[in-house]
Amino acid sequence: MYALVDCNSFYCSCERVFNPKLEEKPVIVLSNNDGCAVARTDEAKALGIKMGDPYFKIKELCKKNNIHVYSSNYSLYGDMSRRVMRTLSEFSPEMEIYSIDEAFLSFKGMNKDLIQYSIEIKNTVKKYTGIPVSVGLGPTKVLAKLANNYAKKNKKQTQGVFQIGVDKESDEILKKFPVGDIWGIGSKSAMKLTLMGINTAYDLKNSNEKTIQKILTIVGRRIVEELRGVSCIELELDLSPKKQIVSSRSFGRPVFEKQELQEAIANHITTASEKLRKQQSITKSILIFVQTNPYKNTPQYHNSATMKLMSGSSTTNKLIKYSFQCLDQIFKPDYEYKKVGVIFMDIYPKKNSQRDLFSLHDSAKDDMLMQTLDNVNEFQGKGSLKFAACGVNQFWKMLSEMKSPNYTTRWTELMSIR
DNA sequence: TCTGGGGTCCTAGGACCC
DNA sequence: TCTGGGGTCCTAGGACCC
Repeated sequence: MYALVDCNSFYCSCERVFNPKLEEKPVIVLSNNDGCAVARTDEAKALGIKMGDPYFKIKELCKKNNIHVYSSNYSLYGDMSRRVMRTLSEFSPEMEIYSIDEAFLSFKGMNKDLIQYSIEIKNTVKKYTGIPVSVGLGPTKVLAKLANNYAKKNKKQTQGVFQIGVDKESDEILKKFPVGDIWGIGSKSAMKLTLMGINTAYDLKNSNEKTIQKILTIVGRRIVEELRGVSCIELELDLSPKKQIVSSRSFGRPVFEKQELQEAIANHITTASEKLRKQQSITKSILIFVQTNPYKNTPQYHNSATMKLMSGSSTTNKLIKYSFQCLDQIFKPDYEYKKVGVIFMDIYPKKNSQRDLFSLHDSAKDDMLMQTLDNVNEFQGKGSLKFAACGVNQFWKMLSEMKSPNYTTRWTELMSIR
């Protein structure tokens, strides 16, 4: 048996923990650059705010209804996530952290009343962290996800905990569950299935698995089996290193100059290489991309350039240098740029990496420099020490005009209580 | 004015090997 | 008439997730 524990309106709930006035009020949190609504409380959903609604389109609606609007505060959400996960880990020896606000727990071999246990989990997380969660129970991950979805949508009846199995009673739930809401069935697959007359989870469970495999590949077939209670998707317990690392951002204002793009790219390389070193990897291929604003009626341009590195590297200054060479290949003047980013694509463990004849690999000196840099920034705060290429003004930076304090990660922003 | 960011997995087809 | 069989690796593109 699996449980899927999912935090309710996670980002909004984090804001509520430190600002209880928001309780029972409509709250939304915006994506980076104050772009779209990415988290909404039930009250905000009831007022018609949709997932991904661009903020400028709903601004009036928010004002009129006193919706509390926040820019995203990732250091807060990341820290709260760690607290939730740490709490959850005490309830099962096997846990997969699936996303910032979700985890699968395995209850294999546990001889317990699992519903009762799940209620205990829910209450403990709330008590320890202030975050409300819902729990879905099922014999497979797909069913646990489905049960969780049901629990969330029917909070009143379920109290946020729901179990689903393969019995007749569960089938009644599946009959009302839209096929497109199943974990792993996206909009494209949902469309194909609907055309075949498969509209609900129940329909999919009872369709021919070989036919489904032909249309939705092995991925779709696994979902069919999982709906039937046959577990095909395992818990992923090992913290495997990332195979790809991306850093990108939209600009807060139009950018035309190459030097500004360079500055932004240098910052992205800095972020991405920090992640790379943290997991003790090197990259053998970097990609940088630039693009104009596709929503704006201006001349459009987007392009990317890749560079292969024979021996790989995780040294920020080297990677900055290479990224500038990539930019030189694709930069065109007079375009209004909206976004740039870097992707590290061929990632390998640093240990035992192949060295090359011409000594282009990272030297012991490089490694020591990076180690020192990381130590200083760990101790003094992110960005305390950086390469000059990253610039100091960063006037192209993203908008974040309604951000709450970093309540839990900065001494200066600690809450004071009178 | 104004529309996010970061990931994974699967498949088909090409190129290559013996 | 008729031209093998078995395999790997890589890449681009598609689909999905939160």
